[in-house]
Amino acid sequence: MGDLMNNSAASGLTDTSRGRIRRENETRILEAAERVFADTGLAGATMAQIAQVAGLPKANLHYYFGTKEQLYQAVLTGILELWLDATDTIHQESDPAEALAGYVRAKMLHSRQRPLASKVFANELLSGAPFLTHYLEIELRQRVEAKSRIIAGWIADGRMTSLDPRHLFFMLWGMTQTYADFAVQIRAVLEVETLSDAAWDEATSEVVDFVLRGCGIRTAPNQPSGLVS
Amino acid sequence: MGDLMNNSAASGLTDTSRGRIRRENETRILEAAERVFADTGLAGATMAQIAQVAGLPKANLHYYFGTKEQLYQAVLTGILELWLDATDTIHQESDPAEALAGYVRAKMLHSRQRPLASKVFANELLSGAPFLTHYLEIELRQRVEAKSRIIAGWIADGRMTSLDPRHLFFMLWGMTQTYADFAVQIRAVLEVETLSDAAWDEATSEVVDFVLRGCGIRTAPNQPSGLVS
DNA sequence: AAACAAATTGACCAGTTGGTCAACTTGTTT
DNA sequence: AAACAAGTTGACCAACTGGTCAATTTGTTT
Repeated sequence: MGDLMNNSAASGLTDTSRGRIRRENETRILEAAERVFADTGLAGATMAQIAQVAGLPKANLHYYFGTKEQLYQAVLTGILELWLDATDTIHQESDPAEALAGYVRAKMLHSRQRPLASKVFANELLSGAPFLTHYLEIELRQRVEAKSRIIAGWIADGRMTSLDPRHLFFMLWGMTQTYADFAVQIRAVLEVETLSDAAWDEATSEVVDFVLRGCGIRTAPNQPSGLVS
Repeated sequence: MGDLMNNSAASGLTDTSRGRIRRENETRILEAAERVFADTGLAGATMAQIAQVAGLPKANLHYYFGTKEQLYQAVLTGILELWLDATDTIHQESDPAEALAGYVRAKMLHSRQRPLASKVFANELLSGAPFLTHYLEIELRQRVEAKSRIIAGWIADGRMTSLDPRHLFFMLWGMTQTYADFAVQIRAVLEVETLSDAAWDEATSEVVDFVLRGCGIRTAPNQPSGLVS
């Protein structure tokens, strides 16, 4: 219980602590950078501001990440890994209703838990995605193509309405990311300071239901959207 | 034909030319500013860049608009007028299908014709909307509330599926603005340099159909989405 | 504890930023 | 054409920008 998770006690050198400082500072800086980039984008962010949020001297950021662009690149890369996982609820064998509902729920959970990541991504797209050309034109495109074929299969089998799967993805992204990127707008309309857990569940099921109807799928499988404190 | 639109010929002073230079330069600067703000937001934009796009010396911008913030404010105000008009297809008396389809078409037309306006707005929301508090909390909120009551009426009358109208608006905004704000992403997935007229019509009817199904409305009224050159 | 690597940071720099201003040109009015 | 207002703009400035660096401290290895 009381021991401080210091493993390999007798071995002499603590393998855990190798580069510990570096790892801690890097994540600390990355978090601060994500917050600042989320609000103002690459061009608008300043190293001084990131340093202040991170609680470190500015020179320290340059020591770990070189230039502002490299720090930005690092933040973006972390986000892309997160992003590419989301489509993995959509498989050939799965039930369309469950697969699509699962996808929407995963996307809404991202908007809820990693809104800053979503905002950084949005800022990058708004400025023409100069750092994401490869991601957009290769990785994302292929992923969408693959998943679109699966959905096209479902349509051919008469399991959902006929539609262009690519546009379905555009709409899903728009609907779900709006809850992160444009949260101010949503909070203003709903007249709340922050979205409560209940409000997030409400929003999620509104989107899930709307999407399933939009896809011409009859019944939604019931599934609470997680995150119980 | 050949005359240079100089009306009130005999009257001596040309009423048309009063402040003509000012008006021309202001719109010229506003257009340049919109483009630059769209890509990088307020913080990322520089007056020098705007001046270059406008093809005017920097000091000239300050002569007409004072500070960068005031220029930004002016750009935003112009956009808000555009924005607030869109909901006007939704009336008590109108057919839900036509009203909602019309709303979506209007929004898609905005994304198509004024993508820069949409991007400026998106950037402002991403940075926390410091210049839009009044708009969001008063004007937009009331407008949404009013229109939501109408939609709630349609639901009560059994003319469409039961849903929260406010979330419907969030989804509609997300779906339609994605085609302007994240156009790079869409172009990358569709593998096109620019969206053709046909592609825009395709996208529009995909969204319209999806929305009507999502709202539980049976048939869509057929209406070509305009813009024939 | 000696030797070395890793990390810290104040001070500094050249380039850029938003903004000013005074001298000047152009347009308008009478 | 005289008088005045409106518009133009190069030169300038203080504040800030991303980035560097050398001196120093801290951590690690033997």
